[in-house]
Amino acid sequence: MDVLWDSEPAPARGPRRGLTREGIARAAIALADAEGLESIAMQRVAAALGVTKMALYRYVPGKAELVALMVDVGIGPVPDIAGTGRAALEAWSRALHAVFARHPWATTAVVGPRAVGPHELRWTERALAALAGTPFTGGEKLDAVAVLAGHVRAIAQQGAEEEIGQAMGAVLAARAGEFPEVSAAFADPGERNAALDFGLARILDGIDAEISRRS
Amino acid sequence: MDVLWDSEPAPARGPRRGLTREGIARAAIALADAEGLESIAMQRVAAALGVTKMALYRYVPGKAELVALMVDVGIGPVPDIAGTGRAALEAWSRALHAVFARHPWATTAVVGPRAVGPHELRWTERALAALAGTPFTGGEKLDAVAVLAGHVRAIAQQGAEEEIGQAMGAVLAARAGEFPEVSAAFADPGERNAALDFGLARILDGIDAEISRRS
DNA sequence: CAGAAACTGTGTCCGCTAGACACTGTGTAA
DNA sequence: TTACACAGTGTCTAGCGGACACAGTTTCTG
Repeated sequence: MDVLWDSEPAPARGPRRGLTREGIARAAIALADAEGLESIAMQRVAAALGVTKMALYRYVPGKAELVALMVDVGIGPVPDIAGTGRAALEAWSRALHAVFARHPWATTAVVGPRAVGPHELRWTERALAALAGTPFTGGEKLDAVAVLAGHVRAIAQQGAEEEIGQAMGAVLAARAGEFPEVSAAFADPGERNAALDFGLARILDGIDAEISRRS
Repeated sequence: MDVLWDSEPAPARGPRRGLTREGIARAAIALADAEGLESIAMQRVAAALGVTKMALYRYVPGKAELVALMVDVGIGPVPDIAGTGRAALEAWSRALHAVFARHPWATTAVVGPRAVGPHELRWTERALAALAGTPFTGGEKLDAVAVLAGHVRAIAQQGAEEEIGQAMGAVLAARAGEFPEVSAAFADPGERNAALDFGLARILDGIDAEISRRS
């Protein structure tokens, strides 16, 4: 995935380049924000930029790399977060959630084998820095960040799918007897939109508990 | 997604049906186990069954429904787990991890808007039952299950991508100065393959902590 | 017992996709 | 001035999901 890390090449001879990688990524992001990830086709991205699709292949080796670029540009620079410890981890998680809320397609674009770009790696760097001073090994710190990021991603995604809860409601209504716990859980929602907070609090509690246990 | 919940229709008149939904799903699962989710094409699944692709449309409305069916058949019946509480939740999570280990493609097939099948709902039912007696609201129980399932999925997926850690190693080697925490974390892995255990322990710790806090 | 009706699996077709490749025109370096 | 390197275009292929008409098979009905 050189496209994520190498700087834009400037041609020594020949016509000037009319596009930039970032411009292409931003056009694709705008398209995905409006119509979802499945609407991303080289044809459509190129049309949005006023060129033919084959022109894009001068900037990006293929569609997979374009999506990887979209993810890294869409995630954007890591936000300013103060200090370390629980508060910093929570702020980091909420900032990540805001990114996913802005770009819902990203929740599905970050799954599967893929390359990590500079923005994303700086986010990771920042989260690991918030864990400095804890008694965790490097692997454990990475695991802790993965748990937080995974939770945020899962919640952001489920927020974009609230309607499937209703679809499941129809199934459940006819089979409440077979699924008593699920039916009861849906009938007793508690506070609305608290899924992010709840999971975040439990994970951070668990991290804190282990830190004090080891010291 | 009637295909997941309705029973197989038996034709009153006409030729006997040569296939079954489950047979189709199992053929597709075998293909995906061997070659990944992106190798699933109606053409290839049909070829594996010795029919033309259009024959499949007599059993399944389209590819999305076939994948949903693959997921539900692949997840399979919920395992026997004893009791409630932390031990039951941990056993449930490990059983789910075993499923994902058996069918790596499922980790990417369960993301995005999709329907939930009977097997999957019975897994959810079982996990919620393990949370019976806790002071959590129904919504919170669902959140807790989502956190556990999300973690298991994320870890199973990362296990299938161990090679990208090496690819990232090349990037990091050239930029260790820019990413000191990430470099340090990768240089100090700690126990191998402990990611599942670590996150699971932290989440379950966090759940326990909240239960005792409320009582 | 004949014929209609319903159904399965096939063949053909369409629009769309990612991408390979040859080509034209442009700008710079020799 | 000429040759080279590069940008963007047009054309082509293989493969995809899926609509639709059709032939063959089985069963119910007149």
